[in-house]
Amino acid sequence: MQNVNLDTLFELSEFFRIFGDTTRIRIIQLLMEHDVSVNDIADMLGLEQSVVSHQLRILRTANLVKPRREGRKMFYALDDEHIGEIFNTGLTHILHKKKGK
Amino acid sequence: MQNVNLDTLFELSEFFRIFGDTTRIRIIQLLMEHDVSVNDIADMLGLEQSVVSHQLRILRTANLVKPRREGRKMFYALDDEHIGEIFNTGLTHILHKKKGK
DNA sequence: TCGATATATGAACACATATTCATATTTTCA
DNA sequence: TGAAAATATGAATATGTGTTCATATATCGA
Repeated sequence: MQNVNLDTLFELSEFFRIFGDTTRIRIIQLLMEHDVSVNDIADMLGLEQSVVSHQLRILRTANLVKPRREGRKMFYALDDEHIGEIFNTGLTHILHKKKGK
Repeated sequence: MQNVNLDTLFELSEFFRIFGDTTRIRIIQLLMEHDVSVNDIADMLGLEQSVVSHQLRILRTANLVKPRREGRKMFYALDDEHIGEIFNTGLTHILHKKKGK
């Protein structure tokens, strides 16, 4: 097994916590396709711009997404391939469970 | 991409939320090795029995663990291999990030 | 520079949730 | 059956967190 101390387990739970919100997981799924600007995220998900900005800050702080300025727009993208990979691993589990019923 | 509607995304976030707590992730890690009884979990993690029972209920309700009675002891085990897989995928990400610093 | 557009931020509020403490429930064994 | 051991549960409390609303900041074009 890999080296896991209490500190690492805490970070791990913090990391998973970020995925544990509907708004954030919807944003993550959207960004799996391609970069999207803040207002476009809000429009596509039917959310207020403020909600999106607040959640993007949480995602940014956790290094799950990274911003890129283009004129007065801000485009957000997933930070690395791991994010989508974890999303898909979880999704596979969910769909597998659903099938089982 | 796989079929994902709003409902599935909600379930997915709920699923990840379970991993998003230090106590629960510690229990999960413990159960990755082998089944453990409630009091043993409490002892090994230095937690109160009540805390462990409460969190086990959450894990049980979310189908992440399953109980097995043996005498007056209850042994808990991970529900399927996916749980450990997701744990490891997340852990790999964390350790990778740490290395990068 | 001024107005418009795009995004970020702060405070307030409502709600969810983890822990604690006390106690109930279940099972075993004498 | 009654006591002890193992686990579960409920209420209370404190803390965390997502959304809302208002407003600040930043950038571009006229």
